[in-house]
Amino acid sequence: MDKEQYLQGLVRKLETSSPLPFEEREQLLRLPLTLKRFEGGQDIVSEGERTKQCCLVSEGLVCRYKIVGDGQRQILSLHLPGDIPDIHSLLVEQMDHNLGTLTPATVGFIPHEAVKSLTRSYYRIAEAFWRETLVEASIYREWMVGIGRRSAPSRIAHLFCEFITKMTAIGLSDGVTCELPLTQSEIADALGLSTVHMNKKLREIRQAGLVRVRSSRLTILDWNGLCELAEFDPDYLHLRRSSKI
Amino acid sequence: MDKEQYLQGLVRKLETSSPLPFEEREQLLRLPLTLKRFEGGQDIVSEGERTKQCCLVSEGLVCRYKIVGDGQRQILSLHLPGDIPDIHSLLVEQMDHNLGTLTPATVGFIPHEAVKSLTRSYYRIAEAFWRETLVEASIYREWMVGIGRRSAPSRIAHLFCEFITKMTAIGLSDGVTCELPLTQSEIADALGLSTVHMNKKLREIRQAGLVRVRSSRLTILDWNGLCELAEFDPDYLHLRRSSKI
DNA sequence: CGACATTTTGAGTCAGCTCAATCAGTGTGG
DNA sequence: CCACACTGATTGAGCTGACTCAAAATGTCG
Repeated sequence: MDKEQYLQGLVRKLETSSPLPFEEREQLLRLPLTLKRFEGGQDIVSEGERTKQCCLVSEGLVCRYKIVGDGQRQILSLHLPGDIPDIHSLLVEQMDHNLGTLTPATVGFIPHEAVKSLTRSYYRIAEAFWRETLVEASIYREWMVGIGRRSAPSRIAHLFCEFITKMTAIGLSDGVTCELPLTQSEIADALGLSTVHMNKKLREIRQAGLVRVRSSRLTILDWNGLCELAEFDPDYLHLRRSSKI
Repeated sequence: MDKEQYLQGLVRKLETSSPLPFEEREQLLRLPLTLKRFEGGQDIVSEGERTKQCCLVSEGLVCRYKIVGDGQRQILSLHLPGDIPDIHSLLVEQMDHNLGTLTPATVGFIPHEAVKSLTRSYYRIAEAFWRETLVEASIYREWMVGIGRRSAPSRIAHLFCEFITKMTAIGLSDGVTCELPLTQSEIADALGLSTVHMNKKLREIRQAGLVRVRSSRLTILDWNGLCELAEFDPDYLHLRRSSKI
């Protein structure tokens, strides 16, 4: 409904590094946005597609994923409101992965020309979008380290730390508790684990008194302990200093 | 020595998607470049640093990596001549990982202002650099899928497929054989495996007649078999069509 | 109250790990 | 030319973290 509000989320994100001039912010807020509602578990864009628009997550939780030959899924990233997870489609012809919803979600579609016209007219806007994609790459690197070199409990803790930090940064958490609308299967697919193993290790983390996870809600009981287990250092998220918990 | 030749490699890469106008290409070829020679196994830039220049790999093999708490290393990407692996330092203040050489290497340093001045003056150059970082992100995603969801033999095969494809794209391989100046330890660190297991599975791949690996040289004996084992589909590299093997 | 998705638990298996040698290649100094 | 040192590759012997399969328990929601 309130398109400008959704674009505000985008602008806030783009201004993480430095504020934009009034005119450029206004131009962004005036981007054409076609809202569409999705169920949970639906694909927004599929591997192989060539799109002419990009999508702004407005409400809900969205993820990238790939399916390998034997049917296993790897979730590659999570996207919260304010993200444009397929901004890369501006410059790279073809989707090499899928983009889907994890919860019911509202997604706003913005034509490529509209964005391209802004990035070509205002280098600050181009740099802000570019920077966002660089931060995303930085998150990929951190996930790769986790999947490649950390134990299951450490990975789980790391996901919790990252998730609540990002939720806090966009005002959807107080830093202690937040919605966590992910099934254990989905978390496992993001961490490169099996669901069963994920469940067992999560129980240990719970029993160690680090977090409470109940009916789609995550509550941090021992932030320091969780960070230590996760080896979590939020630098890789490249947030504004004040956004850290 | 031949700075312009090194910059040619960069230009060729930037023109993967579409050729640049004469003037813009000339500007790129005139970028100031300070060459520096490194031994193998040296750090070029370290985690936490804030740099005022970015580095163009000119000769040799360079990698990104992180070290986790217990001392294990995860190699995050490999960079061949023509790459600017820390172009992100233009827009993201702080290095969140290390950049180091795997072989003796020549690296050219370019001041940030010089690059920024070009990207701000010519949107095509900005988009070409941006696109390169997007392709890199795409490679991260593919590696993440491998580490998270593929077996050790499949991951090893995938690395071979990717490496020779990239070497071929820059003219350092005929598509059948190329230098592979990586120790088994280093390959293991890139794939999230232990050195010992890597060695054993590599032997199986060799014995299956898929590749020959001897004294820093990789030779493909059965490209189709290797691709099948790896589930390798070069789309994620977003190369020019003609560059594919 | 069902019907369905999700979580939890147990049991057994296995891919990948660690530890510990050994072997091979390369370079160095005498 | 040989002894020695060093790095990297290879092999064997357990060990274990994570996996699969199967079933039961618990939520969730129309």
